[in-house]
Amino acid sequence: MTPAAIAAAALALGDRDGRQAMSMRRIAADLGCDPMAIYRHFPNRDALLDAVADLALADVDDPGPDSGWSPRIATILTGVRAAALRHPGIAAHVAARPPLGTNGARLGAGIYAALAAAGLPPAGVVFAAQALVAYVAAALAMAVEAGTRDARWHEVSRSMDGLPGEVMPVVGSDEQFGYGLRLLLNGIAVEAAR
Amino acid sequence: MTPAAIAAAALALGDRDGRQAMSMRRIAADLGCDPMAIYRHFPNRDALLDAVADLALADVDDPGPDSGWSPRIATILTGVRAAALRHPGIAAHVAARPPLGTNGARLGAGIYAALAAAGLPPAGVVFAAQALVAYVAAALAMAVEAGTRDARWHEVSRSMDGLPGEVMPVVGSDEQFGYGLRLLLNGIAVEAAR
DNA sequence: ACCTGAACACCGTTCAAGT
DNA sequence: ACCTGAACACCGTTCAAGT
Repeated sequence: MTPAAIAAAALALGDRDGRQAMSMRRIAADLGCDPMAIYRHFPNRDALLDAVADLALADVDDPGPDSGWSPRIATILTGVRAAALRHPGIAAHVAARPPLGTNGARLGAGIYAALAAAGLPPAGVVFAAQALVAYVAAALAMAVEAGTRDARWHEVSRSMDGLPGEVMPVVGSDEQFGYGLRLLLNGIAVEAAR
Repeated sequence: MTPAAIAAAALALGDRDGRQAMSMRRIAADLGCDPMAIYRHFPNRDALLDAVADLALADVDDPGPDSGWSPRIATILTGVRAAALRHPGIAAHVAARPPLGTNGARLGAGIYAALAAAGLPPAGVVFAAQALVAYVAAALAMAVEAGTRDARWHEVSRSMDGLPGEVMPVVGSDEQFGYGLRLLLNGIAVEAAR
């Protein structure tokens, strides 16, 4: 029983039974051990979920510098969102707490490098990276709760006199995600050109 | 005992005792009533917190169309963030579930109008508005948990060979928020000009 | 019919008691 | 010294029992 084995079992459990299965008690029951046994390998629940989240990002690819800074960022962040959504047990945690373990740091390094390649100064790299991560986190949270939130947004749209009319806002959709990401990448290009 | 009175009392309680005071049991204790009494006015906890969140946005101002679309959006969203941070009990809920009550709809209408004035087509207005709301939500969540997350980000920065070096990323700061908002507004301007 | 509060089905984590 | 599981201090919500 190692930290990695616990995290892998928890990830599989979450894939099977969803996010409400990710309690210390249910993970322990799945492992066939006492809940307290987990605390010998992780200081608390958040630390365990951080490890599970980082595991979920293992197969996200960084295309590297050859693909150009903007497609590189788009590929990484689209990959993070897709990977999180492939693992329903941990997606909400990825959204609430961007993983900064081994894989998170690897992908973060790719984003930093791409932003530097775009021409941003060091402070801009840090700010832009955090803005990108913030946006992905929120878009992911919306995708996780999609359906629930649709109705509320729909009402707001309807309350706007005349404006979008028949436009159906699909909160958390792939299209919605891509649009916002493009806005940020456009904005970064403007910032870098100054 | 009306829904509005319950929401106002809960907001005041949260201002005083923080977010962990926002449980049905503690709100009821503060009101001097049985926890179940609240359920006669709200179907569940989320509905109550939605009402509290909307109350917290009551004094956020929409400068209206005369100020130009970009400053108008910046003023509204900066105001939403500031208002949420002024109410520590409910800020996390605003971040997790953008309020779409009376005040949320009023401010949402301002954003929609501003985006239409910028020249976006109806579908673009809806997408851009959701991207803006997503960004504010995530930036707000980071501000709420500021301090906790700083250390992790700092480590990531340090792990990037050579890059930012002495740049200290302050997660959730006003400056960080403003930078990301500017990226989005820049991106919207690019999109509208197409 | 209305309303209360006991009870249900959980939590994360502490800590004392056992080995 | 190590490890377990009972216990603590909570949750949101249901529901039966009282008025």
